[in-house]
Amino acid sequence: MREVSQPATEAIRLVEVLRALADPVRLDLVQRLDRMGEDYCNAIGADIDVHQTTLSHHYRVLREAGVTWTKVQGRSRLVRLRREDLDTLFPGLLDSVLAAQRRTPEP
Amino acid sequence: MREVSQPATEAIRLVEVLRALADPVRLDLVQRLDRMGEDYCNAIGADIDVHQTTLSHHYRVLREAGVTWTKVQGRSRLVRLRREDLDTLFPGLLDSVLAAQRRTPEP
DNA sequence: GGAATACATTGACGCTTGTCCATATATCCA
DNA sequence: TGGATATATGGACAAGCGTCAATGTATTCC
Repeated sequence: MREVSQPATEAIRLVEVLRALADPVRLDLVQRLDRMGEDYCNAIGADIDVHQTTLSHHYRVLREAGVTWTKVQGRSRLVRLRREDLDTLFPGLLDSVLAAQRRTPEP
Repeated sequence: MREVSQPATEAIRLVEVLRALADPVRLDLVQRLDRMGEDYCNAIGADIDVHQTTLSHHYRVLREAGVTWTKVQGRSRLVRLRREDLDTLFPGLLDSVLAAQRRTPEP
């Protein structure tokens, strides 16, 4: 697969973004992406205790909801948060979620 | 049923709140609750096109996630957003969600 | 007391989700 | 070319969700 399907900015829906964020593993991934900036799937989810294919599934959910942007780079995928798009469409949402999660870490 | 089960402030989890918000009907209800303040279930969801029992289910999800507070008043339920709790635990989250939804209304 | 009101609960349904396993695809490297 | 690397896809499964219909429960009013 050479191209990855990710929604245009105008096609990003609030409900889908919330649904994408409403999962502990994906919330964790988003937190890591925020801290690490653009990075490879492999590096980001290295020590998360789920199967590789499950992580791949979660990456897809985040991407298709418009939370992340994925660029194919050789045999890897560079993933980053769509900060600009999200901040434009839903100002303060991502920041408040990230801050909230930092303040109340999951067990 | 005389008492309604709703989580203590410390028991409110971000993931559960996000999950509760990640549904168009519930997002609509939250928006209405924000505009109308405390009100009866009946008044809030009057013109939403779902069955009464379905609305009741959505009210439960919101309540159990800690998004709303319900007080039994006679044969009615007074429902309101747990603004103070949510703003303390997750500053800016509710406001950004409400603002985002106002800016990008669902069809 | 009995009817009406305002919700909640239960059960059923079709659909979606998170997870894993096995396998596939694409790229890089020796 | 052929193996190793990085990630995706498809299938399977149990669990959960949103919805409705029927019924239950608690309260108010006549």
